[in-house]
Amino acid sequence: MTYQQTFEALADPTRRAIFEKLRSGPCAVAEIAQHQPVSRPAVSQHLKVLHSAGLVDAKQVGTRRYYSVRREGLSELRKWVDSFWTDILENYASHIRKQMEKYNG
Amino acid sequence: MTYQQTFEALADPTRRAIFEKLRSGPCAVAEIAQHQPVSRPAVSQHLKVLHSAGLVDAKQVGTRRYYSVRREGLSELRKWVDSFWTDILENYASHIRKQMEKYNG
DNA sequence: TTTGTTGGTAAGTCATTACTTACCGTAAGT
DNA sequence: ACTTACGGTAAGTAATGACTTACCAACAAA
Repeated sequence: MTYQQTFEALADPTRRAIFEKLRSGPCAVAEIAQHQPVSRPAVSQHLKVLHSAGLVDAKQVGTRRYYSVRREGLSELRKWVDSFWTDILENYASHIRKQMEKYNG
Repeated sequence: MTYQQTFEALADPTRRAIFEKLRSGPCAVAEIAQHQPVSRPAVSQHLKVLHSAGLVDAKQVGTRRYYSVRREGLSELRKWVDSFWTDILENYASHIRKQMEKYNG
């Protein structure tokens, strides 16, 4: 459940499509696979990757497994991007400041 | 400059390390390479990927090329994560609502 | 003009990975 | 008990990609 796993998980187009599908709510494997151009086992493998990255959770109901987005996983990614964003704004500001000093004394 | 390219770019650990290095400000290629366990050409290749993903910009000064984080690129990623996050919270809220209705009438 | 520094590109190699089919376990319906 | 639906795992393959060394172009200093 590191940033590494998060980005690797979301880097694959099929996997991100699956993740996007779960955006609208929990879904069983067979139904997810219906909307994808790959076989069901491939979808299972992708879900495994998403799961070990902490991005999805599964709930067994009968023979079905309902996968859903795991909020904590998404939150981690959000934190990384936000802290990066803050840093960049900060550094950009200080860069401008230096430029100003250069010309104003 | 699609989400695809963004995630692919950030999925590689070396490439993300380079990107993180640029978090603190612009930097020339040779200096970036010094802090990485790979060769300078490898760093060049990574920078090319980051650039075509719209995540970094370059500014030539003499023989040196100073790379820096491109705010718009980061902003795009931030938008994606935020919209996803909003959707998930929304879905979670409506799920709770349904649970309530189930028990309260 | 030559020499050194910086950095992008080319070509080749090795490892990773996304996919397939085949298979098996488990739960539900008849 | 038998059959059908669901879904995870195994094994093999083909493609992608991250790395290396060798090379070349551009600018700077001597």
